[in-house]
Amino acid sequence: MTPMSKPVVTRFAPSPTGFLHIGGARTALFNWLYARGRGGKFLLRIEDTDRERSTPEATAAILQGMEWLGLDHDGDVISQFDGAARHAEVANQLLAEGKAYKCFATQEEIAEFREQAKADGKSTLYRSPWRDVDSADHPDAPYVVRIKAPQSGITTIKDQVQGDVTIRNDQLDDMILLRSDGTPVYMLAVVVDDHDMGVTHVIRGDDHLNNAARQMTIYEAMGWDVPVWAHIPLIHGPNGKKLSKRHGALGAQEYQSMGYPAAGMRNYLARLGWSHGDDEFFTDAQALDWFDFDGIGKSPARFDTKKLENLSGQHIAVSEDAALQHEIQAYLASAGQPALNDVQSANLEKAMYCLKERAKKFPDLLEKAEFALASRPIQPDQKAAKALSSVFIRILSELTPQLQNVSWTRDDLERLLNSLAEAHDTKFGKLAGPLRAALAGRAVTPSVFDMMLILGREETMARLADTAG
RNA sequence: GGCCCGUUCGUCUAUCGGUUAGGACGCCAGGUUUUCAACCUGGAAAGACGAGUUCGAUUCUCGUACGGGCUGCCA
Repeated sequence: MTPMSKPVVTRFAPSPTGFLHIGGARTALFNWLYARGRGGKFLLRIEDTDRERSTPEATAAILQGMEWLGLDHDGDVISQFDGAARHAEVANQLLAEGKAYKCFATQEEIAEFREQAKADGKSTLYRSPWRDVDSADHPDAPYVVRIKAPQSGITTIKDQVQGDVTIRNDQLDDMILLRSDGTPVYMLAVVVDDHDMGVTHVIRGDDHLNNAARQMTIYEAMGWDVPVWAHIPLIHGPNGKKLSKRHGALGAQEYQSMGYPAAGMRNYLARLGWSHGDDEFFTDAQALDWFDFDGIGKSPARFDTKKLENLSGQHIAVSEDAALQHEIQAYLASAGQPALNDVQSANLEKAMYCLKERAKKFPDLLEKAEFALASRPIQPDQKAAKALSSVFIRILSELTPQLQNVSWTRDDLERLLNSLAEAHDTKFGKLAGPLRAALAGRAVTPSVFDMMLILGREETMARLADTAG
């Protein structure tokens, strides 16, 4: 790429037949990173030419997933189906120029041929007998339009990830451009749309690698510039198999419902199949700056929840409190849980500093935030109740009046608790459990001093009094 | 079946002919500790296999095995 080359335009082109799964999300992310990192455009096109399987619900789910991940696109969402007339126009132009032809073979004939070829152990590549038939000899019957693919020579896909991939042209079939009902097929539509949209770099799953060779015949027939190809390896499930719904592939949004922050998800997804030296944890700005084709690996990667959690926790720790608040509310909504009310939000905000560094996901954070979210009287859960034996309750009730006059600082509170422990010939560590239980009703919380500081003198004393009965 | 692609610790990866094959997550042991998380120290853990090229291969070539993809009037 020279500085003079035209601006980068990438696109993400999912078909709306289901949710945005993790592999698609990563493809979208790579396209987004490549374009945005270079001041280019990132477009979104919905490949809805298959009317049978495309649904508006799926489109909505994809859009929502993109939004959650923060992958904003330029311009309107483009519907591939809307361009059907233009696609047909191109096919007809090719037909007029003799670069495509009408094929009258029926689907039954072709199916029969394939079955036979398979039985004979021969290539199932279909060669239409109509390729060179004069139009005067055409029957009055339904037909499909096929492109005249080259039958000799080679086609080389100069791929930025896979390197040069060469395919013998005699392996290429005369693919269908227009169905017998006149509607365009995907293979034609992608090429026309990518050209018309000015897409300069096609970054997509390597399941399209072979298709690229076939699509190149259309580019050549039309005399169009071929885009830069980058076919990235697919993501596999934990079992090493292709990601599928059956193998637990989840929609991007389910990760939101599980409480992962979008920034952590982006970091993890970017790191899956792409690397920049030994960098593991990075910001969007860094990813944007670093992302390039030479860092993309050639082999498929497996999804690893543990690593996602680790990265997720690191991102939560460095996030701004206000941003975390917003994301947590969105998480609750996506998980179908009640939103935090104003009081809870305010308390959460006060407690955020000591919560965000010890949570991997939002549910962990909220669990530890329970002391700030709950209101009196605190109901201890089973584990907390166990810590509240009568002997400790007695010590706590002894503590309560002493809290009245102590200065409400961490140092003084620590001093007070330590001397109280000493007076009972024990260590502060022994007191922490019951105190925690009384203040939070939970066994897992931030430091008891942080809780006391956040709760304040009055509330702390009230909760201890409640516990002492 | 045909064609295409891939193969480094359990997982994600670094290495662009010469390294005790590095890092991260996870795991194990120990430490710290106020629960959880975090943190500190240490540890186990990898070049699929077989040839070839080379003074020297994880790295280049070929073959085998295994995995994946495509082979639709799906995208």
